[in-house]
Amino acid sequence: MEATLKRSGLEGLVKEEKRIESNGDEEDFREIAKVGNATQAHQGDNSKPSSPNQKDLGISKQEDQLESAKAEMGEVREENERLKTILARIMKDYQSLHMHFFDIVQQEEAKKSTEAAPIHQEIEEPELVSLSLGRNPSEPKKEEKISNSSIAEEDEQLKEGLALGLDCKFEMSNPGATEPLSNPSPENSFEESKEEEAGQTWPSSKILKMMRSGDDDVSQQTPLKKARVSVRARCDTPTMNDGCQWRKYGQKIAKGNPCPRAYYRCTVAPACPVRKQVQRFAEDMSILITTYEGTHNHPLPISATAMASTTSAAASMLMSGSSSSHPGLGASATTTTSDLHGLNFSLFDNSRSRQFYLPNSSISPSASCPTIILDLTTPPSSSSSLSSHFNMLSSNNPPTRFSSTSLNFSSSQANTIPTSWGNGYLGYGNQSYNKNHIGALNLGRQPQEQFYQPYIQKTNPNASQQSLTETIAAATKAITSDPSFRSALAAAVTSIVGSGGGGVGHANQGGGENFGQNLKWGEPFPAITHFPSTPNGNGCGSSYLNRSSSSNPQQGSLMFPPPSLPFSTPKSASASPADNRDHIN
DNA sequence: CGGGTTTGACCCGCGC
DNA sequence: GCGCGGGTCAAACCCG
Repeated sequence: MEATLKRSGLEGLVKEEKRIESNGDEEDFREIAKVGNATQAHQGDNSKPSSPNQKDLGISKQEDQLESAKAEMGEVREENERLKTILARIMKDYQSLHMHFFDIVQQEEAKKSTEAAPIHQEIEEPELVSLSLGRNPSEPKKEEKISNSSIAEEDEQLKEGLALGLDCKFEMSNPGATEPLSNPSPENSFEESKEEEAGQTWPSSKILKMMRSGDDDVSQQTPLKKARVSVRARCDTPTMNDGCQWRKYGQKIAKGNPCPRAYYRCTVAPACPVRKQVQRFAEDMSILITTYEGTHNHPLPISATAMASTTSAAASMLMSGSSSSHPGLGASATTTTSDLHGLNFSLFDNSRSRQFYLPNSSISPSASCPTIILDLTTPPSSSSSLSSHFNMLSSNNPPTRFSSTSLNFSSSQANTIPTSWGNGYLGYGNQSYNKNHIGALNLGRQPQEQFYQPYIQKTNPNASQQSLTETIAAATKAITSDPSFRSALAAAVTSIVGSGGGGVGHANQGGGENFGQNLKWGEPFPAITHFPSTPNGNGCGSSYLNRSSSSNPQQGSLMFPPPSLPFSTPKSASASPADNRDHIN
């Protein structure tokens, strides 16, 4: 009887300890203490019944039992104490490892930025790779050797819930990405241009197909995780010009939307796996929904980098979250809001909501693909202030296998953007971006708006369009370049995905070879490759590319205002190789 | 004539 | 197993 009670108390304690090992939650620690006390309370109760009747019922027998019970209780008590001690030690270890982990991450960041700083040209400098969105497969291995060995152990322990690593597992759909050594990870990179210069030929689509279907276990482990980024924007023209060249390869009437969905393939490089789908929003035909899938495996036109960076950043966020998401987690919606550098960044965990941000599934990302939605339209209610809001809305759409995430870049300006991604946006990849750090993190801060708007409005009749791209660019940089933002973002993502967070930090640290596409959150998107711009007359921003070359005086005047943005971050100011390159070009 | 678009057919995954 | 729907293919067509 008493033994049973004690045993159950112990079992409970052990269970609690396991929970603590996984969560590191102090609350649980208290619970364990309670359990221990309860056990002791039981012990106290058990000692009571010995009094009244013992004379009549054979005292010696009773006393024997009493003694044995007391002895047992003493053992249990000792056991409890020991477990408590262990528990305390685990907690302590957890804390120290936690600290250690961040130290290491920060050191890596610092190292990266110092490595990146001296780079001036498109010389073949492997270290650059680390700064591209997708990282060079070879480079992460170096890091892994450094960080893995030191972190692997703690990662094991921190698997659950820590997940605050700044590295982000980036599992885009690029088939080549499944082959770690051959694919330098694509989005925007200059590493790509280097490789191209070096004469590397991109794998043909057939080879890629074979690679996709054939080899690696890695891709089989995550067979369905094709991150997609869906961008909504008001656009009168058939497609948004995002700077890339696309070829239409199909069109289909999708269910639930009278508007046909068009399928495009990137034609900048023959084997580029990137596709996009374009469809009008059923409920508001003026809204164009463009869904990007995959990552470019070739240098991007300057004008395309803004969009690519943004979508990549968004996708990486999504993947970082979804890769570690826990199916049944999040009993209630949670909101995490950060005001980082003035950027209003909110994370909503709508894991319970059924239909979120995919109304009518007007452009329905396939159920198996995690999709992030960048909403550049303005909800009626939020257009009142100057400040832009950059909201990341994350939800686990029950019908979809993966979470769907929405980035809401809605702003008063975005509201009016009718057309273009790129009108006058030459500066992003060229000079303005570098010099002025347009991707200011103060996306939601009024000073920035005040700073930009007058200029933009003076120089560009389509100021609002420009602000859209700025919004995107700013969001991108916000996502990718600011350490504190990253941390908060990681924390927020972690809060969303809960205990399944091994994916963010751990997956990358340990699995850099997985796809060769791991993303360093902290690294600015280099993305700026001076690929010969081919005017893409079609779509919303027909002059996007032309302007980027500054060939047009008027367009040239569209350059963003001279330096001295008060809100540029040191990191973005110096660490980006793209910046350096652009200074030269 | 070359490159892009259109469009019907086909393939494949998924749900019933 | 079957039907449905999304996605892709490829021949025909269009356009500069």
